[in-house]
Amino acid sequence: MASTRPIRLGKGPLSESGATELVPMFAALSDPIRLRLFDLVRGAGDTGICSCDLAEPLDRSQPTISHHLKVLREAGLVEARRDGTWIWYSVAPRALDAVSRFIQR
Amino acid sequence: MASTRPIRLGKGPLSESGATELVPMFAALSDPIRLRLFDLVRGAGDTGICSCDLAEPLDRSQPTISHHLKVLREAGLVEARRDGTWIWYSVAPRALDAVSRFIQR
DNA sequence: TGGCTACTTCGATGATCATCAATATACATG
DNA sequence: CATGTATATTGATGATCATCGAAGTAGCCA
Repeated sequence: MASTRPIRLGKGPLSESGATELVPMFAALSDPIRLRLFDLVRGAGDTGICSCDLAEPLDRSQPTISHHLKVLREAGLVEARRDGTWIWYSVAPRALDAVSRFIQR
Repeated sequence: MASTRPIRLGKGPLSESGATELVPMFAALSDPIRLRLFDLVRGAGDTGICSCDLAEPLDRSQPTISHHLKVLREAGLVEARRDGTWIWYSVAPRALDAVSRFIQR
């Protein structure tokens, strides 16, 4: 049986759209490799960092890094910019805004 | 081959301890049910909310809710307080501090 | 065009996860 | 103690995921 104690709802339930934006973002950061990956990209600043500089420090194969970068991209956390043969990754402009709003909710 | 462009590291790599604290937290929030679950618990304030009031709005079985609450508890996001037969869940004191620090890094 | 390099996609595999039904535990009450 | 209620754990199953090697794509240069 449900409790009879009245439930005080602070701000109403999380909106559907808010959740669908947040879940992929949290999922993207919930893998240790991706978390370090994002942190490396963020540490590189506006210049960005080349994918080829990421595989070695994370001790994963190049396809694996590529896969994780795709997840981060699709979550809206990082951006890719092609420069000839290389692709430079940098943090998306308002990458963590949704997370920030969720925390301060 | 790795790029020859110098890499500017902003704040150094994410510490091992920081990552091991963050990953379970992000993982806990990366499931749509758990995200709404956490939001419901947070909305209930200091009083907390009874587990029995959570299964119905989330349309999941009681064992499933119990499982998810355990994940949230082990991530340090929520706390459980027993009151007789019932168990009241509330947000852990400094639940999202680690996430907050990570964002402002 | 041909070869080289950076990166992505494909296919397969072992691991983890979400879910539920069944069962177990904890507490209250009679 | 016996029964009922609230919650947790177990066991099983289908789904998703991380990973790698192999193969494919895209851009540069001679």
